[in-house]
Amino acid sequence: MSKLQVDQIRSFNRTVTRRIGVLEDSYLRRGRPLGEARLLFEIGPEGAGLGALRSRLGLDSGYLSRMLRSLETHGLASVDKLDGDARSRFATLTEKGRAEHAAYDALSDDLANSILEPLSPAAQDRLVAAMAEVERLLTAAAVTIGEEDANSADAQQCMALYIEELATRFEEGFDTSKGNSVSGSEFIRPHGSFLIARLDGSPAGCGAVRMLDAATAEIKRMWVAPSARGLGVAGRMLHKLEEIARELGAQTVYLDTNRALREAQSLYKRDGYAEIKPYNDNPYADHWFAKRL
Amino acid sequence: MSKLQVDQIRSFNRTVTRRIGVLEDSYLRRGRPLGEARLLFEIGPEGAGLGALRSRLGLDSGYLSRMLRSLETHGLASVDKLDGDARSRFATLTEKGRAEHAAYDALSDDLANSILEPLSPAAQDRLVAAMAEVERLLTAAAVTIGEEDANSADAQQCMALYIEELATRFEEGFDTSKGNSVSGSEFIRPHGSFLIARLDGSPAGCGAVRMLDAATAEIKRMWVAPSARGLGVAGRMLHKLEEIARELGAQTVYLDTNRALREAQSLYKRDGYAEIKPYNDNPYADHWFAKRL
DNA sequence: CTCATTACCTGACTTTAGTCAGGTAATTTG
DNA sequence: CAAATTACCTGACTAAAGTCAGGTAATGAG
Repeated sequence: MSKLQVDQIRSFNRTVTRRIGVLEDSYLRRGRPLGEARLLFEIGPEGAGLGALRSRLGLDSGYLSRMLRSLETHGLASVDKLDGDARSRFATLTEKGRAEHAAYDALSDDLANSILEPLSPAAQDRLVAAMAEVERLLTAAAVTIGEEDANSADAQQCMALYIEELATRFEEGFDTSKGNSVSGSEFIRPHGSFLIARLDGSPAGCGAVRMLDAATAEIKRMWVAPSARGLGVAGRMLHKLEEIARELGAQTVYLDTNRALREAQSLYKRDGYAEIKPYNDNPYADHWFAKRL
Repeated sequence: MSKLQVDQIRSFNRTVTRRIGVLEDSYLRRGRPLGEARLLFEIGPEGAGLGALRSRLGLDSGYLSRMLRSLETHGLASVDKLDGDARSRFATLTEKGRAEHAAYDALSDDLANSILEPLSPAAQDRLVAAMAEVERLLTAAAVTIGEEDANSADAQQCMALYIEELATRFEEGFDTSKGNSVSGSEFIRPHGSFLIARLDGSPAGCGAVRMLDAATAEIKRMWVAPSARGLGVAGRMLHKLEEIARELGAQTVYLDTNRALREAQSLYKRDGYAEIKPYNDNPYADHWFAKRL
């Protein structure tokens, strides 16, 4: 992280927030307070629950309530009871509200066009490609990976999704009872550890280590949610797991994998793992790897 | 401008304003209203005139006055008479204010680091490169080119800078009286036209056309400010001038150039101009070009 | 069935941001 | 030198944004 890199990022922040921010402001107000405009946009044609709106926009409950009332009195939205829980309420746009939403949508398009329009087609392509790259990498940078309790609800959810994926991807299917599954307590220090990757708070992947003997660790349950793939999450996860293995006293790390998981195999090889003879009798394993730390 | 491009830009705007905006907010407030924080930052260690602050931050005179008073009462800044014009005043940071500024500066660096830190070195390089590209192209997109009065102060200023540049770049120097200079009135419709490129309001380049005869136009005075080079401004300028020439009835466009202006020559060639025999006796011209519209 | 919790609402605030109509002193212009 | 202009200040506003301390009805836990 050189001074030059940091300066480039700071300069980018200034330029982009200035150029885009100013445009957004002028394009997206439509004579309405920005808060209400955002709320209208966030409700969207499909409607949204109040709780979801509150958390997405980071609003105080009272503030949201008042803004919704304002949208209602302007005939733009209606708030009704949600079937199921009579406490929860659900906001929907009226006909007029949907028209406003469509207008905002069109303005957003205009805004994007106003950025592209002055550029030559080649420059347009370059801008769009660079934007995609920035977006992808900013998202990647927003992924956090931390040690968490292997028995937490989020951990269980990740594991369930992981198993579901194995079941669809393994040619032979996947039966939980047959895999040499390991209980959550094996992934708690000092026996092991469990990592969860999160993007904006929601789980986006997991990974676990446990000690096989005093000098050997095994990595298991490495999984990245489809929405977070291509961001280098698996690589970071693997490094963190190795670091923990080292802390726990391991000098060597083992892991096994199924032949269907090709991207996993190439990750392991890239990271310095070498294929070894089977070190277990996992019926779903086709390849076994080891790496000296 | 395909739907896909527009969608990518909208998605970029959302992601960047969310990720960067939220970070900036939390990093850069330091328990102070954002307006005051920005003002403090904008005054900077060197201080700044109130007029400059007003225009840079787009503030109402009364509002700025009050915010400065607030900074003063918190012991962060002081406002003194500027020597020269006793009406103008100049804001400076106190010791304490400079410390705050340094803290903001450090936080800005932290923010940038917090974005880079989770990424691998290779990804860091890609992010920084993509950010530079986005910034460059967004700046390019913000350049406007429009017809203006060739006798306006800004036009004269551009021309003066243009001539200054010729004087330093031509091996033989440049003497205004010898060049077949053309008065501003030649660049007024229906004889011709004058374009000024602007970035955030300030002139960043110019270009002119005039009719040599009923079917032939000549392009002159093409110049782009050093700060706006590499953004494709010259190309856009050239196209606009050709468009105007067409409107004025031209079927052919002529132009001449000095051998020292190599980037201009390559632009003309790229744009379809072919070298021709001298069509004038401009002592500074080494190459003459023509293009059929 | 009781009590705590949840999901939302209401009223009463405060702070921030921003505008507008004058005012004063210094300076420039004709 | 008078009149206009400039550079800033002051007071009196408004609107938007956000916070806080209670409420109420529905729901869930023991």
